[in-house]
Amino acid sequence: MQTPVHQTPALEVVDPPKLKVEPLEAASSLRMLAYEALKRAITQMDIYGSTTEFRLDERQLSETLGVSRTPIREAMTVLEQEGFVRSVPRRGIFVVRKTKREILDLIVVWAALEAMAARLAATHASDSEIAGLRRLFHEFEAQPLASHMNEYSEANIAFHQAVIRMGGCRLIVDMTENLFLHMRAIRAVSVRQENRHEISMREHMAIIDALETRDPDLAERLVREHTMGLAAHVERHGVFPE
Amino acid sequence: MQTPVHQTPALEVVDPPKLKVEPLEAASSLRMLAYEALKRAITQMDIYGSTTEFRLDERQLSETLGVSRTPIREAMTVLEQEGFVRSVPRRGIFVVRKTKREILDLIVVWAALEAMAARLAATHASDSEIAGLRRLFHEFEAQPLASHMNEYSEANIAFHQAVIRMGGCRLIVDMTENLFLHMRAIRAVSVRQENRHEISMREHMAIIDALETRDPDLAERLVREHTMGLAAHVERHGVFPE
DNA sequence: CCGTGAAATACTGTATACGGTGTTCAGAAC
DNA sequence: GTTCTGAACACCGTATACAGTATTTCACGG
Repeated sequence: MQTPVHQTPALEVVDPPKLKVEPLEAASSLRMLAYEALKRAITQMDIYGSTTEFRLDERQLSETLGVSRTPIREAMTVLEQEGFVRSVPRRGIFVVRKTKREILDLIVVWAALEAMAARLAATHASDSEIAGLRRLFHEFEAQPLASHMNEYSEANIAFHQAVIRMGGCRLIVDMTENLFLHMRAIRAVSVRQENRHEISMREHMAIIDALETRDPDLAERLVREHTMGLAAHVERHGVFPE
Repeated sequence: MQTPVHQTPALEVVDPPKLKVEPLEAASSLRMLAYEALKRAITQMDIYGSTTEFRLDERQLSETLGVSRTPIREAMTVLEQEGFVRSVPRRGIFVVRKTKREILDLIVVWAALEAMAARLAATHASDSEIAGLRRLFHEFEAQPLASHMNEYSEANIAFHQAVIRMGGCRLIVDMTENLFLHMRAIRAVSVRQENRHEISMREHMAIIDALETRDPDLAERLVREHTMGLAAHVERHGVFPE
């Protein structure tokens, strides 16, 4: 702005000075801070470990976090919208424990969205992205078995999120983010079956193959069947309260 | 409660007096009232008709609705979560105008979820439900042409919502509800193509046929291609700001 | 006449106070 | 001993007040 205009010829395209200003607007409001803190706390706690209901007290939380009830309430509103807590008029705010039916619904939606993402990825993703997915897969194989034994392990979720990102549909990425957060919460009660992990890895490999051969129909079908297989597994063996 | 317990033999099952109390708890809180009022107002207004930005003033709204800012703010928080408004720190709250990219994403998610619902419906829906869908379809045909000319008409949306409900997945029903609300908003700028309506109706018929023959793969594919066809249509002919 | 700077205004985010209702505990009666 | 009723307490929803910051406008200088 200090530079006079006439010193810059109109037709000469110059690179801007690259000031590299920080975004700096991260985590501005207390409401956002409270939201993140509460979400972290909720997703980390083992909800399905016990049967006692977890009640959240606004006043207590406001004292613990050092803010007033207002940001807490606004954060709670968002968390309720996202399905993590449920506010009962005069009883308090409870951390929701999904029923078996609701968990199956979550998995079905997950299957639908990821199947579509896989279809899109098969046609739109770059070769390097698909190569990256294969690399990611091999990193999992190298990890100790215990860390990716079940469907809700970080490694497994990372694979699926990578597929979803490759679809290039931002809305699908955003929508599945909270879905996986719910999935993580129920990993504690997930049932392990000896050969399931092995089958899962083979199916992942097949999905990568389908993406590499640019076969949208096959990629979609494999992803859908893979995830719906998990739904069937939970349906049969999953043990959930209620 | 007035009746002594010993007058009712334990093994005798008697019909309760049927007091038929009203639910009465509907829309209790001002926050819910404000939410519904604002959502109605936003979805009804023609956002894409003009290019001027719609700003919502908390104070003005609180005076108009006769409540304080608090319920307004809480309602706004939910509406922002649902993607209807966007709150810019010091500028105000604006009604969001989706970009072409975002609208395409909405349609893709719609396609993914309804395709899955159709798959589920093909195996789980009852014969009478499918028959009801066909009846619904014929009611549309009987209506004047103008009322169901484009993809965002009430009649068309009702058809798709019926298919989604038949899937039996509650989460899909809930998630697509807001999706269609966004769809309604952009019907004003939807492009009409002479033969498109005719093609659309034929495709609807084919979907019903697939459900009747209990063919999940076909039903899913037809629904997906039908909706993705709309996406391609919008991609080519849609005119949206930005 | 245009640009810059400062001040005022206005709006948002946060805190706090208050009212109403639900819940729970205690006491009394059966 | 059990159950019902009433009162007290506690918590949620709403209103309102306050502070901080951004934006806009006006004035002054170049």
